[in-house]
Amino acid sequence: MFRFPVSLGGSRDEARHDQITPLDEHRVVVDEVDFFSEKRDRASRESINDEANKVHVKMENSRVEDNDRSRDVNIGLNLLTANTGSDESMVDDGLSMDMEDKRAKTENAQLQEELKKMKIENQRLREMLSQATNNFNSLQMQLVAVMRQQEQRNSSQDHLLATDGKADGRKRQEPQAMVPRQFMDLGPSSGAAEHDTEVSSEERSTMVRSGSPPSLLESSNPRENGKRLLGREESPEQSESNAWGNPNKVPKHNPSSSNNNNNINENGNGNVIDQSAAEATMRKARVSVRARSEAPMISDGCQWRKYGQKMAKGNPCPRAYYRCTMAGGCPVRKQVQRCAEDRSILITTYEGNHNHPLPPAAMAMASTTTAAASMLLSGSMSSQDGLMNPTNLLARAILPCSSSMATISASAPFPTITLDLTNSSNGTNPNMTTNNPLMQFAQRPGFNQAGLPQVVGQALYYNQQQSKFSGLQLPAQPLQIPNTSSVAESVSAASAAIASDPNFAAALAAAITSIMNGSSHQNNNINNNNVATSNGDNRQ
DNA sequence: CGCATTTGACCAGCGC
DNA sequence: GCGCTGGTCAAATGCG
Repeated sequence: MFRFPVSLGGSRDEARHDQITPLDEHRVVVDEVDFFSEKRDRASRESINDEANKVHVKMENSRVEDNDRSRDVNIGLNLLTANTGSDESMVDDGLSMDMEDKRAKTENAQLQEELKKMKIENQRLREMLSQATNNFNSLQMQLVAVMRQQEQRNSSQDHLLATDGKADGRKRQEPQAMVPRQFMDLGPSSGAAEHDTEVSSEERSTMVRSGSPPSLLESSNPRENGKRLLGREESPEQSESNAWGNPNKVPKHNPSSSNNNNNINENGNGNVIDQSAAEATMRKARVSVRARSEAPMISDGCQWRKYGQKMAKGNPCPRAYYRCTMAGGCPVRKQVQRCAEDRSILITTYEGNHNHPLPPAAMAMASTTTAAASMLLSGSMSSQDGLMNPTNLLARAILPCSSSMATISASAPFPTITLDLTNSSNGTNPNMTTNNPLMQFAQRPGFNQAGLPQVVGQALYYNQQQSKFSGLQLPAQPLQIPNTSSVAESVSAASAAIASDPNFAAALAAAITSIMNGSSHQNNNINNNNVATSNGDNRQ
């Protein structure tokens, strides 16, 4: 759907596939390759058969063979174009149209039709793969939750025993590392390879920086956001969304409704029920980012189109509605609104998952929101209290070193996680604004604030790789961030990183990594003064 | 002229 | 049933 043009003319498709390079090979579905080889074989056979019969057809097929030979030279040629009039005129110019010509053209048209069918089938398979991947991720998150609980028990036991400190540290380190990995797994779909605890630096770099296939980012249809959204969005774009997710309409804000009897009767399987509920939750899940910004809207690497603005009750500042326009039918939307209490705070709420490839900067953001939604999903799957519990997996997983900035709200119409990067509301620690590097970044004028969640995700991931991460696979300009325990130095290094690297996300990730590395032995207590446990006050 | 933004209207959910 | 509210649509408008 995104990697190859389904509806383009045959000649272009032919050219694309004939043009496959080693770099592109991983993007080509085997079926497609087989199809074309079969097609070529067919053409060859046809050539042989026709050769014995008609001279005319031989001429035409020989043209195909010539094209085959010249395939590697010039792929821009109009090969096997659809039955256009120009082709006819080229082939038949000055010649009488006999039956064999007609038959050959018919054959050609059939091949074109077959090609289209194959591509549609291929697309369908990809969608199925996306769903399977999403289910896999959900199960992963459940596993993380279980492991997390187990780790908690072990930690408490270890604490009581008060035995060897180093051994204790090791025991704690492993599960902590687990969570961030799972977190990042939700982004790139390299998926299976990431099960290994030993992942090479290059692989990690690819995982973080490469655009993730659309299959995973949009693996769960986020557009089942209640009846209303679907009711109003049966527009073309919605129909596109439906193509990659079955729009089973679910009642708005009705967690129990997903566990309705329909599912039970249909399958009689509790797991299926959970999954259904999870999917519904997933589609409703929102990720809200609070950050200081003077700009009217943050730039997060995606292209947005404003489609509405409303005055929200209780807030003099209007709320703007944006939808992603990087691809037709992308269901991702976001709301931007300034905080009523502090208008310097910009609240950006993301909803949905992208159904298209993203640039690296946007990809990281999308993976973060997807991960957050998945974790909300995980919480809802394991327990109804999962969403309500401020100490649940989500906050722990997203911010293992700082639960301060994650707020999980379950009483809102949609399960929402709020990443509070402002620190303005609590003010219990005035020094935090200057000591917290994230706050520093957030307060930088004009900085890409939407990058913060992705940075959180990346930083988490990097943090657990700290022993291997000194190289930090950054694009273009490798950043040498000193691994220091001094927060001040880290902030300084981070500022330098931002100034020197245009890729803000990567630079900030590097900076935070250095901070985390430096603070990891401080028992992850940099930001623990702002534990947000609101139930419902998510400013929606 | 095409695209993005603005803005009033419309619709659906929810509470009373 | 009615009003309020959030969210979206779509025509009008602005801009490059």
